[in-house]
Amino acid sequence: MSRSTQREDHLKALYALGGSRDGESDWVSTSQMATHLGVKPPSVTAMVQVLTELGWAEHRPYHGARLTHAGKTLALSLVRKHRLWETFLVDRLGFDWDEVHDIAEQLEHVDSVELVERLDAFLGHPTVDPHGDPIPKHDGSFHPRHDAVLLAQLEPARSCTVTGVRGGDDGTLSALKKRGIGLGSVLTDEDISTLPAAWLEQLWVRPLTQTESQEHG
Amino acid sequence: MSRSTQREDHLKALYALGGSRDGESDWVSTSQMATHLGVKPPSVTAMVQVLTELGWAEHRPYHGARLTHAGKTLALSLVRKHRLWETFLVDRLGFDWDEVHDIAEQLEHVDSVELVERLDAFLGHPTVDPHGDPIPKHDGSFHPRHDAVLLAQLEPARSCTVTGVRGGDDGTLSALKKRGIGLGSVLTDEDISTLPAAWLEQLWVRPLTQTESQEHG
DNA sequence: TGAAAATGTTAGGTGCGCCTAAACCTTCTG
DNA sequence: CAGAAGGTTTAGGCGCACCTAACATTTTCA
Repeated sequence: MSRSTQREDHLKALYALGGSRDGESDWVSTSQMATHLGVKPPSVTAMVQVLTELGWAEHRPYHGARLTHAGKTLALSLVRKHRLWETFLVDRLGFDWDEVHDIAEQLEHVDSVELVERLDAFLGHPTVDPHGDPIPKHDGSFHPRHDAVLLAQLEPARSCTVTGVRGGDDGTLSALKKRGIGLGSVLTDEDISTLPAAWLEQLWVRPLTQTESQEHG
Repeated sequence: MSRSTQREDHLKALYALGGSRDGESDWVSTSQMATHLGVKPPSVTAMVQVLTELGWAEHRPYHGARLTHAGKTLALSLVRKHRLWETFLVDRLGFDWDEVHDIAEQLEHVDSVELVERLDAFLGHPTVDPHGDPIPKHDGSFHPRHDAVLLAQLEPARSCTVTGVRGGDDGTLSALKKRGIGLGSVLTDEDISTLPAAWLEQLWVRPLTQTESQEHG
């Protein structure tokens, strides 16, 4: 792998853990990042210092790190690549949505702007990836996730349809698949009561309208 | 990049320089490999020793190295990946044939057997890549380059059509493109006499039949 | 055929990302 | 409000792929 792969992974971790608020990212602790990346805290400290020198992160010793504006832009371009590749793997190569994360992880480090833009065009400029996550555009802007709420925030006794999965580690994804849940699946309030509690914070859903509910009654 | 990328690059160099004869590969000198890979000879010596320990190459100190059977199988799978990706980049993403080498170089190191096989199917099990080079099958066997000879070996005063480019560094490829030569281009004997001599050993061609020659008269 | 030229290998050192162990802050609690 | 607990950083090392410089072998040709 190119020398910059590690930098990119740390940048992505910072983005993933620091929240994607519209304003500034949250501070992220060294050990959070270490766990996320599967390395030990001292390695993260060292890498964060490199990112700081590059102007991509700021570091308050003993408190944490967060992305600068430049860092966030870069992280978004990585997220974009990752999600475009996942879309390719699922839509064109026929992989299941729980199989693609590791492969996309490798593909996203391929360095070629031209490649990303051509891939995007080839896929028809998709706006969401196979997990329902929005794909950042070239300039870093998002198609926001409209109407969607986390399942935990859904008002009681309301049916809904699944529009995305947060985080999306392969374990959760294959568990979802085993229960027949995918993008577009309809969940009644009875269905919902049988789900593991952890999923309430992981599933993005859109409440069904009255009409839609009756169709699936 | 994964830790094995360098190993893979050395393996490929050994394959590329050691000839692809059906029997055994030729011995390749350390400095040849070093030049090919853009590193210094001592680095190659060290890497060749690693490959030897892995059972992929044999090394006669001061004389050179060559692939074992196992090493050749592995090298072929890398060549397969490289050529499938080049095919994807040109046929599906619309790159020109002289732009794809570097990108394919990165893509070929992505580690997933499933990915290669699905890509192969997606592309319709192609037998040659955009440069006209044959794509090894999963088991390492080739679709041989039938009827083709190097331009240098073509009998005099014979027209021909271009079926492949040997080596295929981007310099030669873009020079070819500038002269309007690509796969399927027809060359008359007058055309041929104006070509740089170096190309005589690089272009694979198929002699035209009497009938075909008249069409292009 | 035997020395000079060319090529290959060994020795020793560098940068990078990772580790463990030890020193260091911050925070929590009695 | 001190001292213990917990997370963070610094110190010191390791493996890997690379380098240069020095040494060894093979090849070339007077």
